[in-house]
Amino acid sequence: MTLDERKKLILESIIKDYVETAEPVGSRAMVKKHGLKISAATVRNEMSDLEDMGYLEQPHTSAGRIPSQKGFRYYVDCMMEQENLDEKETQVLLHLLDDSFQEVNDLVQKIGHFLAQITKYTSFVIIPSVRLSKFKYLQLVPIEPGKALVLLVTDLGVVMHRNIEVPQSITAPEMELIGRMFNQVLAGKKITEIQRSDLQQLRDELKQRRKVIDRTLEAIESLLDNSSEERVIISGALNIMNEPEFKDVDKLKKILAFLEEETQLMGMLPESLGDEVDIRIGQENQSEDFKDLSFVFASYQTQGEQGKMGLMGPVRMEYWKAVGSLDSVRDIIEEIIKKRF
Amino acid sequence: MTLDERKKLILESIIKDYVETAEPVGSRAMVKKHGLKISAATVRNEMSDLEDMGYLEQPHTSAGRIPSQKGFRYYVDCMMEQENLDEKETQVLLHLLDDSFQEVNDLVQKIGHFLAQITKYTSFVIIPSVRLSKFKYLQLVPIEPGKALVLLVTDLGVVMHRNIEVPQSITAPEMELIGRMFNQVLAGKKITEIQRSDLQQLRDELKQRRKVIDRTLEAIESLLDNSSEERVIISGALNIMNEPEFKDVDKLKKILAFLEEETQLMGMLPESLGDEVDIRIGQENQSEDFKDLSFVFASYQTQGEQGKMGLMGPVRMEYWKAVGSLDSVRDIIEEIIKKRF
DNA sequence: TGTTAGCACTCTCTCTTATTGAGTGCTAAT
DNA sequence: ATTAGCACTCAATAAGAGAGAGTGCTAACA
Repeated sequence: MTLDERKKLILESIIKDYVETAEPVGSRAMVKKHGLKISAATVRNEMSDLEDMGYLEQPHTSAGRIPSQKGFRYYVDCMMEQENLDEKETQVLLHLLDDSFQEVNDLVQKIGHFLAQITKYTSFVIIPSVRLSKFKYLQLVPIEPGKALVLLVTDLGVVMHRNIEVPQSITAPEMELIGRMFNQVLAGKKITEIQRSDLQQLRDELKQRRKVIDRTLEAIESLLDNSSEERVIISGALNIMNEPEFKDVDKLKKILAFLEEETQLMGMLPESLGDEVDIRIGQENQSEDFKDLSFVFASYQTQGEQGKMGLMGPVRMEYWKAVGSLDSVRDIIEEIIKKRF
Repeated sequence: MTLDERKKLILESIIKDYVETAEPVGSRAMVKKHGLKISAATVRNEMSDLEDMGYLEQPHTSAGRIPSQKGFRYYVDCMMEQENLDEKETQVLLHLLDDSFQEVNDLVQKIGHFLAQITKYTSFVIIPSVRLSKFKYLQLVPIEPGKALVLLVTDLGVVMHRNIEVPQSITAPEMELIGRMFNQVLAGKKITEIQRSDLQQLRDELKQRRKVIDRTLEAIESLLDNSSEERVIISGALNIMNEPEFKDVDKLKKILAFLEEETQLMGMLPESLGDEVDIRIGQENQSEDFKDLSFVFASYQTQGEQGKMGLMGPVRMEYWKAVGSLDSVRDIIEEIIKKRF
């Protein structure tokens, strides 16, 4: 279904106005505001057509029109021109990321913050699971007699550690040796790929230090368990409070509670994303609770694995800005990761 | 100023009712509900007296009475019996903490969560600054040629790390040596106590490896800077949304924004706390923004240093429960820390 | 045949005006 | 000192009366 130029123009005007003001748009006001060359009556006729086609709706008989979710969908699919970060915004982001950051997590945190700030929506950035990154380095660090620290570093600079107990008798050089063995067997493997057989091999080679090995293996497993779920970092959750459609505390509570439960958010992520952004408008989200929220998802690549990020806002969202920001940020983030790791 | 028994009884009844319902309490309703042996008219007279004394106030002429902030203060100071955790709650907490946790931070996180859940208020727990804990162990871990990790462990099990760049030429044994030197000089010192002279001594002893030393020192400093501010962990921020006095989105926004700014919260903590809890009712907080919030603060001791925790709720707060919970939790937390570290 | 002006009609929003009911304060009786 | 009785107050709710923005329809127009 395609619309003629004038209908498109009118739909676009209504969307822009409504996104800005959150109020139904009337024919007269619209003609005035946009300085259109046609009369209000004509606009009314066109509006009526658009309503019949399902792209507009009326809150009540004598109100102006607002875009329906189908209207937004049409706009997004067929008419929208995305609005990337401008020069200044890009500078701000680059400057923000210029400071030394230690690992991917810091980077992601900052990006999330930036996205929320620039769009005024709620942002979330998902850090790819460490399971998918590569094992880089392991060391056993003796802390005090009977205690040691398992230190695990991945290729993206993520450092994980965990305390273990070891026999009092074991010496520092022995521990070092054990660490070295681990490194030989595991170096460069994807963390998901570490197999029982590898671990078994280790056990065999280091029979005489079984206890330390076992503890270390347990520690590694526990580290992976703890961080195997992808972590999501949410920023700007309070931004939704500025949207007039969420002046109601109960609605708000539902949304904020949803954001607090990371698992819920993870659950509604798109399985996999290409280069395209994925836009979910209102009811296109399964859940009843999100029927007046929209989401825009995008992905970024790190060392071959996929991270995700997104923005959440009202249905009355500046999709062009959201999509453009995500797109620009994706480019920047990928470049930086390539350069740094 | 002391009140006679009957006035106390009436004040208490009003407080209990008002805390429960958030509605002004009328004389008749009160007599009925509590099965008092005196008539509504008598209660009215007493109420009138209490109002003259400033312990009660009337939202408007023909409404019931609500306790004034002074009334709450009197109750808290002179009449309140704190309500500690009961058997079951204690069990829940102990069970929660039974699982292995790696360091103080995990412990604190869980405690915060528990406090928020049990009281239905917003909790915050402050982790004592690492500056105050003791240096336990440092190691330089070679990660790959030209890169190393500075690993710093404190006596409370907090592990901090940071990447540094090192000359390609340096060997693992050399690094180990450097680490050992650091340990000798710094071992057991409080982190605040590490003096320039100590660091200078190190520089002298290890002249030939100046670059590594310098980088390591920078890393240590940066670690300390990053974690020298006491960290605060906030739980149950959304609980305030259940209080009828915060049905207004703008009020809510102010409070949530306040909670997001950790520094602001830190700024209003009491300087030092004895064993007593510190209660701040409404306007007793300096800021205008908190005039309808109450805070209850308490401290806990870790290895000689003081951590703090607290609860935030409406002025209409169950102070007895808040104080009791904090008191009980303090005992439990201190015992566990003593046992573990 | 598409566009426009004119006009009656609709519906929300806001501002007033009752009405109700919980609660008080005062007075007089116990 | 306590209590019953009663007039009075005031918020909260409901009901009614414009006002205003916007529509849909009809008839005139290019």
